[in-house]
Amino acid sequence: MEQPPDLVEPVLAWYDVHARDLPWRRPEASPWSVVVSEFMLQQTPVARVLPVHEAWLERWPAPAALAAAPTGEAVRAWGRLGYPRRALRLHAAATAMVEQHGGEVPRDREALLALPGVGDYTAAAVASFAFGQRHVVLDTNVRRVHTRVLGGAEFPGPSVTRAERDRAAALLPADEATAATWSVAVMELGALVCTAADPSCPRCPVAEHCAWLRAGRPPHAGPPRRAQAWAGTDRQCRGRLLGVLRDADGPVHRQRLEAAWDDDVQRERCLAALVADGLAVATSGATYALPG
DNA sequence: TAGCCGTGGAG
DNA sequence: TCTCCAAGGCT
Repeated sequence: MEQPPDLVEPVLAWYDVHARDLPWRRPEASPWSVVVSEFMLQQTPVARVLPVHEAWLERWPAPAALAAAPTGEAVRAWGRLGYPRRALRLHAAATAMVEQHGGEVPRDREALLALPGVGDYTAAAVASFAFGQRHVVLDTNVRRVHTRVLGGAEFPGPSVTRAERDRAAALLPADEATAATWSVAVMELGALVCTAADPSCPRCPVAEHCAWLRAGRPPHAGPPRRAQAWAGTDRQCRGRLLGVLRDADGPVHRQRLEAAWDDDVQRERCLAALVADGLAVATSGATYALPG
């Protein structure tokens, strides 16, 4: 498979002009700053991550600082970013960096992959964006751009396929630093131009090469992507309960939690799950709190 | 692997 | 109002 020579240059040129000035992208940003940003950005929009990321870096400027803090403080400082287990995983990752990597963010992709909360995407992203390495970085933005420009379809399938990964690898520039910039540039293109709901093809630097646009932007043909139920789910219940603990200074009485959710069975199930997950602890027979 | 895990802004 | 979904990971 040969590299189509016309994609890299236009995308890099576009990125040079339109890239957002994000804290974790600045030259002085530490690898730790990149790690914190990648955890927070997992399924959470940039706009909501920005203030929390800044607060975290101020409070915990290095892995050792976070590792020394109680996990409950990490959960509290996570605020309303969602998926609070990410805060626990980031704390655990910081601990692993202290215990196994001298307090530094490991540079090796395999070592990154071994950290809690770091999967294939995050390992490649940190290795690329913090250390300038050459890796296939496949997130939802990149997958969407590749699917449209090269695949001619509106949306990628539910999971990454081997063919998709091979295609991404074939597109990756040979030079290490160029590859790293290419990866972040394609992500940015997906985030700002080739968006899911409202792509603005007139502003796209590779519109003339886009198979999907050329085909008349045909709508998604595959199985409908199942909408995630929300009202009345355990997720909503857990969020409600954890919100009570997060917004309290100290332990809260059961009554406060009971007032937050009507269904007794579901509330008790979720409370037990939060404790099992390490997001909450029973501080007495009748009180709960974030873990100390 | 499919289901689960939060939250709130945008259209 | 309601649906969609935003730089995933884990089991």
